Amino acid sequence: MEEPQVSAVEESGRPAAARPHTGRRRNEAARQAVLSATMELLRDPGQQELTIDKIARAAGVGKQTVYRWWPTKGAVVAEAMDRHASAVVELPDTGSLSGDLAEFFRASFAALADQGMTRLLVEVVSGAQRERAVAAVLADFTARRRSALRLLFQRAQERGELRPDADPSVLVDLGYGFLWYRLLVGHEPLDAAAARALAEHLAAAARR
Amino acid sequence: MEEPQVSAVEESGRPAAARPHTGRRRNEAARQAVLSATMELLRDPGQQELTIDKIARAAGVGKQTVYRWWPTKGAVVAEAMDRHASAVVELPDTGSLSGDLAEFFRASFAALADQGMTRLLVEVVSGAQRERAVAAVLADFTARRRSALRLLFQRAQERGELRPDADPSVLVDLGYGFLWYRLLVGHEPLDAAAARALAEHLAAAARR
DNA sequence: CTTTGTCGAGACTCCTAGTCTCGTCAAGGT
DNA sequence: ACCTTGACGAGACTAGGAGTCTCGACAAAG
Repeated sequence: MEEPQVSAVEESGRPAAARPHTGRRRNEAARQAVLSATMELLRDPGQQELTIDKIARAAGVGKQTVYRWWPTKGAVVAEAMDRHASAVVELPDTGSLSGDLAEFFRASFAALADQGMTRLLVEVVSGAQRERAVAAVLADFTARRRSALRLLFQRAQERGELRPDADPSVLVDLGYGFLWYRLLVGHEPLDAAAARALAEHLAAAARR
Repeated sequence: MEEPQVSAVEESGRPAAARPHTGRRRNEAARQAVLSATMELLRDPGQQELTIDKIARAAGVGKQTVYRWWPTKGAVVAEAMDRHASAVVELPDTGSLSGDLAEFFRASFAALADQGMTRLLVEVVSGAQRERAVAAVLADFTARRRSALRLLFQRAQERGELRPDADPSVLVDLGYGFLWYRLLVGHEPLDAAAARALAEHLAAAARR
């Protein structure tokens, strides 16, 4: 046994092992190739089923190399999502709550639309039901997204824009709930108009 | 080949075949047993993976009997969800929007809490990604739920309680979005307090 | 130049989805 | 009564994916 206990969330370096680590080092390029290939396969509408074999093949990597660093397929997908989402947060600051919300959701919807994020989300949510590790990544990921959005409400609160009994946690869940629900059910588009409507209704719910 | 094209949604009777149908008839008890066993296995936290074999075993039914009437596992789960959800809708009418909403979500949350509806929902959403038939059931199911909730907003609209630019479709998706998001992510409980908070914020978003 | 541990490749086991076949049984029709 | 049709439970069977194991090659350090 080596120490494949790579936290799927935080993997800055070797886990500070007792022994100084001898032997060949981990190939970082292979790691990146796996994560990129996973995203690519998820994006490709021609691919119906995501398998470890396909990921390894597409990444030009042996299957064992995948399993050496990730315990299950769910862990690979979870880390791919985590890496992908960490890239594009960017909080707006327009000076008004409804302006901030409109811009925040416009950007969020745009990022979601161009990729096949639905399949990724479903894969992770589904994996979280079975694997504790995937559930942890999902919890961490969503918590970071929520706290970003919550910041917009807190700023508005400090400006005195909110009703005193408005609850930022509820407002945040309303916003992301709307996003997830439309993404997963797919009955209505997540376009710029939807972002604007969402922002207005959310601002109305918060307004004093 | 027979005609196993049983619409998973609507299966009132035999499909009005050209031939008057000879031979032994479908065993309705077996059908009900399959759906009930599916719900039961989904509910049981001891069961981790739902398989057709387990369903058939638990229902006291041959595996082929399942496949004779449902094309895939997803179809079975989807129909189980559909049947289960059709049971408990019950629209409140308290005379005020916030009262109606509070009661609606209180009842909805309570129904969700007692069963393991999360696993069921995840299973269906996940199946909908792969199978058109499952997607159809999910779309139909969610559409019926939305139109029930939309009715509450429409009544309020007729009473003049809504802002003129409030959009019932957006409000409905905010409500169910909140529910789905908390159910799937599980970071906050879906209890009576949450129902009350949701109702108040939603009413505030709609109010003139 | 030896040790340690990663690499790609692929064979292997285990399990589940879905198919097929069997002997049996129920609902007609004649 | 008897025959045909098709559903029934049981279980063998195939196809394919998850995850494990082993191989020879190779890279990093002492």
